[in-house]
Amino acid sequence: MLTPTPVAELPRIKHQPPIAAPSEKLAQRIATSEPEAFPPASVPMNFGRNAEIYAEDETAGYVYKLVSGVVRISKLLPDGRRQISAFHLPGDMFGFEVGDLHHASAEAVGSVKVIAFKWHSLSSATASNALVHELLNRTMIGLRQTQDHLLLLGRKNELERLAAFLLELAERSGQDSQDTVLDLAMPRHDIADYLGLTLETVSRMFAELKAAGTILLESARRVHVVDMEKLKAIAA
Amino acid sequence: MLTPTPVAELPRIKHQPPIAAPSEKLAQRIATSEPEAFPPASVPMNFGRNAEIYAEDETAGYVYKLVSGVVRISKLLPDGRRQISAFHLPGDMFGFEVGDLHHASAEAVGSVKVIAFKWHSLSSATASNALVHELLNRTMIGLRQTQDHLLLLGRKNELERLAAFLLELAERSGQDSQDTVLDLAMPRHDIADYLGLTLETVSRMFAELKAAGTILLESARRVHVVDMEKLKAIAA
DNA sequence: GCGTAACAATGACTTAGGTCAACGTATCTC
DNA sequence: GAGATACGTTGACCTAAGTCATTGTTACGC
Repeated sequence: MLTPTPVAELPRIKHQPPIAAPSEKLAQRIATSEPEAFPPASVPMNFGRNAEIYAEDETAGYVYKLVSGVVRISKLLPDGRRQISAFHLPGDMFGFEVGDLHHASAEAVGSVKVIAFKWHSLSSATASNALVHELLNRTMIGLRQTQDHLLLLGRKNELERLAAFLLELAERSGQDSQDTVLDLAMPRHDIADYLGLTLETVSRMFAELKAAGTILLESARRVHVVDMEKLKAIAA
Repeated sequence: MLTPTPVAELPRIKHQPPIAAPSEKLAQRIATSEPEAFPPASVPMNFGRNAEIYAEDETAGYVYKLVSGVVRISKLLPDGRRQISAFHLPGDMFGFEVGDLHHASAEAVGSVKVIAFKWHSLSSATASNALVHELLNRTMIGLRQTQDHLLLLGRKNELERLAAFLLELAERSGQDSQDTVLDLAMPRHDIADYLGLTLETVSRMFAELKAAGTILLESARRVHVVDMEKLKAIAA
């Protein structure tokens, strides 16, 4: 296993704009780390808050397995409107594409550790049968989640959206029972761009869930789910 | 190759409710057609307008290749709100799932011909390497399209949505050049449920595109794209 | 060819959610 | 510990899109 690349963990940039793009790119990092001595080349890497892991339309050459932290996948419209299509949690894999370009960008929400695997696309017979099976499975799960999210964006109202989001986090973190405490890794703005809302609306819906006795806000980032059944009922 | 099952092409039901569900199911149809004499069992089937090909939460045992017609994939909320996640055109495959249940329903928009393939899930080593590659590729393409659709539903306005929809149809039907004529297989209500709008809003946006000289409505279902560049510009 | 039913267009009005703005709070740097 | 900066909350107001209602259009079955 290689040493973590020093480039990452960004030089202590504290207050980067929401959508950062310093863009010292992956290819360079890997190039400087070691020659092609590893067939299923794997390189551990670190990223600081808001650091870009890859950009939309950038050449895709690696798949990533998330070790720790949270990663957001997003697309931008020319005028800056942003849609986050997924938040990835530890254990998730991301970054494989059907063509040779990334069609969305990936950024670290907070501090992130990943392992990058070299990826000769699907065309090459690189991939073992087992690996392809694994990827197919993960891709199908991702597709199902994304389709569920379409229903949320197309047909659910503001309150249902936030409830569904909290429920999703609870389920993915393993505990969707009473008295679950959720630590939100992301700011309101990211939640809004995931749910197709504005950050003000997200804030108001947090207040509404709190007022209804469904959740308790121990702090802005720490949510205590007091009534999981009610949350599920709201999420529709 | 087997004879088309007679059950389908529904008994001339003309004015079925939008979301039909007569529900004489696939399993029966296949069971009556022939024993398990074919390893990659393939069965041609026909469906009439609004006929259900499979339902949400139904056991998934087949993948379908669309021969002719248009198929809509959709999910419903308990109160009836509906989101269409995709329209499938001839050549598309659909119906493969990660678990053993369909997580969305598939219905024929108009008359539809498909070929159904028996599908022992991924778990069994049934699948040849080539088939799995093929499925992975198609699934990844589907995921990318679905992520693009998230951006549309989460961040685009009514006019941009309709423009993007027409553009998508134009591109998928091969001609995204000037003077393309599109034959819409689906009613306004389906377009609305695909775009996260109401049918009235869809109708108004058609009128707006017409008034702007971007399209011509030869009839409600026949759209002549007069200014493809303008359409692309609007679609954002 | 007439009647019926699905589909579509359009106007009047309402509202969910966005915009704009002010204020509050936590955290980091020096 | 003062200032700066990001993050969050809340209120007043506005508008994009939905709702409700009416009327027009098309196509099929008898």
